[in-house]
Amino acid sequence: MTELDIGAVSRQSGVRPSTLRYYEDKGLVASIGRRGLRRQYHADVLERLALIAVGRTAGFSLDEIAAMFGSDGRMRIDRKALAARADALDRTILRLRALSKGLRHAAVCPAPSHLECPKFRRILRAAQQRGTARATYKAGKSKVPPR
Amino acid sequence: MTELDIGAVSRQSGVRPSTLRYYEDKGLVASIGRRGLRRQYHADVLERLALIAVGRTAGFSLDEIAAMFGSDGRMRIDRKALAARADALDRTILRLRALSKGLRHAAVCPAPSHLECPKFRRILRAAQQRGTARATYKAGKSKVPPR
DNA sequence: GCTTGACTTCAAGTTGGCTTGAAGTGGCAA
DNA sequence: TTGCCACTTCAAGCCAACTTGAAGTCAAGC
Repeated sequence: MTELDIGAVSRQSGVRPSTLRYYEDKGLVASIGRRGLRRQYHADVLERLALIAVGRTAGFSLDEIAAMFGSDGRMRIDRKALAARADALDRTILRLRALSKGLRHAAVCPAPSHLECPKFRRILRAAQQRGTARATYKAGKSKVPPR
Repeated sequence: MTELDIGAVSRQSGVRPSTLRYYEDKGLVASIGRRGLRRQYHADVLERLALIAVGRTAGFSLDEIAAMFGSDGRMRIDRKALAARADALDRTILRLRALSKGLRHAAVCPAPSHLECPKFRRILRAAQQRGTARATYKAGKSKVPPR
């Protein structure tokens, strides 16, 4: 079975070595040994990293993701939690769509101030609805995540 | 014109006093005076807070939002930036939809491990596509926003 | 006049997810 | 066998967006 050096895993996955070590500390991935000091990984790790990335996109924290991998290393997913997360995702999507519409309108609206535009105000209110989800970006320097 | 005490603003907006002070430090909102030590606000501040909340949902950082308010206090929005953000939002939405589908499928899929399900793997790849946007939640303890 | 309670300031702490820096190690090519 | 360079460990640092804690202030009600 193909055994990968940490450097190879990093190059193939786009995940930095420091991140790989961090994930190992957290129990998200496991190395299968060392060659000298260097961690060696089973090729499966690439798939797991992809899974982790997707989980993060879905809004799961690293701890939550770690909890999804059983002690046997296979996924042991709480189907209810998945459905709940999908529901949350759908709510987020609705809000983001309203927001996207609002931004697009604001970009072309001739009103002197956006607050004076009734359409913008309506969209603003719609986007406001409870459900404190947030979309965040790595774009540029702005982090976000926020709690 | 109605003048609001910081406590009133906090209650009506759901934004904590500490956050209001923080926003004032950052130049996002302005108080119009004090009664004793207490900040007093123009009723307009509620609208501005709503705007800030929406901007955050759209993925703007506080600094970026601050830059959108001209020195006159009115919005001075970069229409190009708005359109770009709407585009980014739309891309995020597409990914989140793929993800939502994937989660829902995983929640009912009978395959012993999700990685063995071709449908799940396909969705996983779709959700993977570049564009490092993230959806984050305040749900429970998990913060996120992160960088 | 005294208490109360909601505010005030300022510095420091929190959170999650990493990255960075210093100092060390070891496989491999020359 | 010497050097290189990519790795190693460990502790500390970073980021945004707030929150918390300590110590102080003040308007209003009793």
